[in-house]
Amino acid sequence: MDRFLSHYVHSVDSKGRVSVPAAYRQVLASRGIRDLFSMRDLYLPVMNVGGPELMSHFEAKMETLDPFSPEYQELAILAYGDGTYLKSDSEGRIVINDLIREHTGITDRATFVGVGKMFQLWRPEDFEEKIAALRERQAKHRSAATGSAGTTER
Amino acid sequence: MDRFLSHYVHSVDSKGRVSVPAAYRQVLASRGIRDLFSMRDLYLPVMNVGGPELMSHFEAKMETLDPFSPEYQELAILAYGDGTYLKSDSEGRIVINDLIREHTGITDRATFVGVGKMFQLWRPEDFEEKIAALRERQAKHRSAATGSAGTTER
DNA sequence: GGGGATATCATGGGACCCCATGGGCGTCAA
DNA sequence: TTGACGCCCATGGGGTCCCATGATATCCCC
Repeated sequence: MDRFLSHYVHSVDSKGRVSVPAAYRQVLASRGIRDLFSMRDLYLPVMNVGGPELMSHFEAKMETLDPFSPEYQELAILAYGDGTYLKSDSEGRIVINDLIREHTGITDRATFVGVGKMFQLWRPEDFEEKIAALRERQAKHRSAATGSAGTTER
Repeated sequence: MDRFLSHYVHSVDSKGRVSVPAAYRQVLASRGIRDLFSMRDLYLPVMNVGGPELMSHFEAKMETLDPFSPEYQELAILAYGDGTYLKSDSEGRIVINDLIREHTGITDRATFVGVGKMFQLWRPEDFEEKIAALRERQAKHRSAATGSAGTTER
């Protein structure tokens, strides 16, 4: 169990602090991640959070691109110019700074969403909406593929 | 005997705990599953429960995609972000959390339904209804085919 | 084969620990 | 000085562990 799974809604206090879910802290420990690194998502009003290897993830992608292409520039800005370290306090809390607040719209509650090697920070309402939309689309895809509706399958 | 079979109705206590049927616990042991993971069914108000391989369906599809594409990200959210861990206590009980309660409508009793490689959690009334509907449909099919009336049973 | 001893299982309750959350205080820099 | 930030302590509730109980199934010995 070394992957970020499941999701949690935690509240942001008046100082902007949020507890990182205990389950995630265990994953961080088992992966030897001490410094959290976060960057804005390319498509969604969401922060991607993980260890410093998040950057190498981007670097690997960048190596496949022309250094003078717009995509490369974009990625470079996102990876280097936009990322921030998130120091966690002695209780394992991080602070929702202005950049996160602005990009995600998070105010007094934040949803932590595990996506395997990293996790994300969502505005709770946005996440619920997204999940509902994704589930609906998946259901349509699958019933379209099998021709069967909601009967017992598998 | 490494498949989940049959169904059991167990009661949920005031703390939200339910005993996982002993037969299922044996299957879990023989499959080497320690951490239970549950996902909402796409069509029914039912939880699908199994080991981490529940996600393999999504992971297989993800491997064919560019990790930077929106499609990949959406699948990751569905596979990892939706659903929850079910920690089981020392007696082999799991806790019906709010997400399960909300999706299934389970209150004080839960039906465990074996479906081979995983099992499901149903609201007992829903399951009985489902079974009745299936049996009725079968009976119709049969009488239509053979011309004989009445429900054929063992 | 019958009946008592024993093991397994579902379920309940109590105690305790951890976690999420809030508040206070000192430090450092603008 | 003031606000941002790091560190400490406090607290309540939820979750986990341990023990208990009754019911049922299994086994064993006479």
